[in-house]
Amino acid sequence: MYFTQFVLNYAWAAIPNGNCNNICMGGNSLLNLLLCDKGHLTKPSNPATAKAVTTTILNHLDSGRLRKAVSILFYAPFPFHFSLYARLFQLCSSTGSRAIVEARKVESHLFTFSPTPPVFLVNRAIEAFAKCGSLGDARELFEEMPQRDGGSWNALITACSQSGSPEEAFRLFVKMSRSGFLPNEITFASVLGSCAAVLALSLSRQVHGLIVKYGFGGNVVIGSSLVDIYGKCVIIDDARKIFDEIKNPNDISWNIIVRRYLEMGEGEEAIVMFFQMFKAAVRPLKFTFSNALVACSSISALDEGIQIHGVAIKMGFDDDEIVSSSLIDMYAKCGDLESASAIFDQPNSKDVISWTSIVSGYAMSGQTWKARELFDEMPERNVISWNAMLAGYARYSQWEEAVDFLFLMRNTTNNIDQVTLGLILKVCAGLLDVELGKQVHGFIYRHGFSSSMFVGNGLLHMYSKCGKMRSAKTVWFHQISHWRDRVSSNALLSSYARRGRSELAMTIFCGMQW
DNA sequence: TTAGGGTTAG
Repeated sequence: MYFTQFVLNYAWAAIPNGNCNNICMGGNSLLNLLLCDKGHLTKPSNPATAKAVTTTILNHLDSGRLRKAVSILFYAPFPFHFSLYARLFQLCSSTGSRAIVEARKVESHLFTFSPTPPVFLVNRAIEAFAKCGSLGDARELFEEMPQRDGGSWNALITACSQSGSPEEAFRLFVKMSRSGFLPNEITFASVLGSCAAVLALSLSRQVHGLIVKYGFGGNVVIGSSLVDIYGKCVIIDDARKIFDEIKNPNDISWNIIVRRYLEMGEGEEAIVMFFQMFKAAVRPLKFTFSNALVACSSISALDEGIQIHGVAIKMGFDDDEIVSSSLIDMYAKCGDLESASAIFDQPNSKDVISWTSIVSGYAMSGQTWKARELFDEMPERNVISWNAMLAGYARYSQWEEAVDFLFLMRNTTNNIDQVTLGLILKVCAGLLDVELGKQVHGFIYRHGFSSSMFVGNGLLHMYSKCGKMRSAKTVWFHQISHWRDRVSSNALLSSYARRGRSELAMTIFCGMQW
């Protein structure tokens, strides 16, 4: 006993910095080899010892000392109850832990003293490895399993789905069926997660058929996943139909449908669904509040925004950082700057996002002097804050202020993006300064911003406004030939129309997609 | 036991 303990301690101490990756891996680890030779020592000489060690481990776990608990288990030269291993696997992968080293130690100890552990416990190990971010360990363990059950397949499919390997999840799903295991709710939920990750609509439809065939259509998680996928694939009517078929949609289901309507640009429907949620007596999540408020901003629905604000106060959501930022932005975008400022002035409401919302609110409502006052007071700024101020000058054609601001920006920050460049082009167009515009074009080309739609449209607008139709056509036919939206078409069309080139304007007009 | 959504500002 003492000899084994000594050997173990010695072996462990020989690994620098506690790096046990090698010692803990697989059935041929150094630890396993050492312990296999001491087979007669694999039972505690005194049952009371095992009980005492288990109690010590549990005490450490209760106090949140996972590493210490695993360390004690690892050094103990006898097996423990399977439920302890299960708990340890779960804790190794719980939020905040992600303790891959500890998970490997637990696995090593388990296999050393129980060479054929129950399948459910190996499944837990696979899940733990995957949640710790090591899909390789999970895959290896799965491959080495002499026996598997449906849970083993589910564990690996989920592991692939959550580790960003959707294709592998699909392959395993097919292989699982061929191996004679029937998929259950868990399998379908994971496969649907993979479908959503790659927007695999055709595959989703096939999986949907199987879900109906196997009778899992009424499952709230699966129903919500289907709503999510169809919504993400821009088939909102199907998404809504499936949502309506869910018997008791929960907070997540409602959040998905509100979010999908918002993303589709159907702000009104998003708000309607938000209020319907209360009729169904489901408590919204803070994200659902935020989504509903963004929906109000998108369609300037101030009255509904005020109602949502009231509900947020009543339910205690107004203290939440994201909800209060969304409220400030909603009021600012709906033009009620007084209410936006009132929330902004409350303690703990002033982060860079709410600062930017309030600056943008004043800037875009024409009160650029007030916006600038606030901008100058900002304790912290980022590229979005700078753009918000510049966008205000550009919207109200304050070209001199815009140029001064650009000089200040150049001297203060190196952080610019495609929105900044689009706005600078707008300033060039406003000043009819095509030479400056060309310099900006060169910068865009050199720094790889050419593929941005915002920048492309900015170039088109700048050249058109400055009367350089040949350059505008070059942008139209080369730079933005793969995508053209209504903004691009409008830029060229209005320019041709202004110059009396009605036949060219008509060509653009007829080519527009309505 | 295992499964789904989300993150506010230009």
